[in-house]
Amino acid sequence: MAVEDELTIGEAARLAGVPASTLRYWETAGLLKAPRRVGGKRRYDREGLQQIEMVAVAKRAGFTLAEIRVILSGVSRRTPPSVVWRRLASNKLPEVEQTLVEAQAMKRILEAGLRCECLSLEDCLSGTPCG
Amino acid sequence: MAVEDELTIGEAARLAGVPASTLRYWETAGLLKAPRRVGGKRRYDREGLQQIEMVAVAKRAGFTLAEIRVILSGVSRRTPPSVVWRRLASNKLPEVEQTLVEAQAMKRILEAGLRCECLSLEDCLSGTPCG
DNA sequence: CTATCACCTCGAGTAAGCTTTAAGTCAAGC
DNA sequence: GCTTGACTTAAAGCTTACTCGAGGTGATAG
Repeated sequence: MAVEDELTIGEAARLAGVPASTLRYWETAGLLKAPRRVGGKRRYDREGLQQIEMVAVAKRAGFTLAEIRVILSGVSRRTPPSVVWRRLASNKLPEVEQTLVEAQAMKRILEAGLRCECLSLEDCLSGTPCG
Repeated sequence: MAVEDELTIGEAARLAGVPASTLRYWETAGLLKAPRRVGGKRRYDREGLQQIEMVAVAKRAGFTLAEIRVILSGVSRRTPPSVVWRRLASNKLPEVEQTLVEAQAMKRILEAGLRCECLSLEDCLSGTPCG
């Protein structure tokens, strides 16, 4: 049984697809518990890697670090993380949908701009050929 | 004929839907020409309002202020703004589409999270009921 | 012994786009 | 003549999530 299924920060970082400096930052920001040290150096075990993965998933979901901190800290132990997650997710969803709508609007404007034949932006604004 | 179809910064700001401080900022950032002053105060005429509207449209399209500055300044007079716009728009479109894809991915993750029945995030990560 | 490499800490710097603050001016109303 | 409100300036501050640099440690290779 491998006593050393613990990874250095560099290895954990490669696994997570982020720089080691980002893992240190997440730790100082209170998103990761300080892992065991060997000679002053961080060693990440299964649990440590899982924490990293949780942060990564939450980031992919669009949560800010502040929100992730709330999810992980569990708010007073009465509410399990999954419940906190769900509560925050239902708040976050409209935000993400808003982003989606804005990006779609941007896309339409850009595509209209590509089709536009105006010689000046003033023409565009006065709504002549394109609008 | 109203000699005073010129607006104060506050009026122009309300029209544009941004704070007056933002209009001042856009001006110092080189996005708006300094308008006529009356007793030291800015007065925006039709052209000034049009400039503001151009910046607003470009922002809605997702351009950064630096890009908008390039579009409006026309780069050496050989290329009209509309051509500059078109060139930048074709660069910007993939970025916006990327944003769209990311937001859609976030949406999927959040919706999966709302349907999730796991009691802990650890369960989620180990891919048990939801995944 | 020395070089190399990955790691350590701490403080400062970065990006973008404003917002805020302090101190002052201007025009109108009473 | 005084107050009020909108305006002026320049400079500093804010936010988020890192990133960088300096100066130092620990383990390993030659």
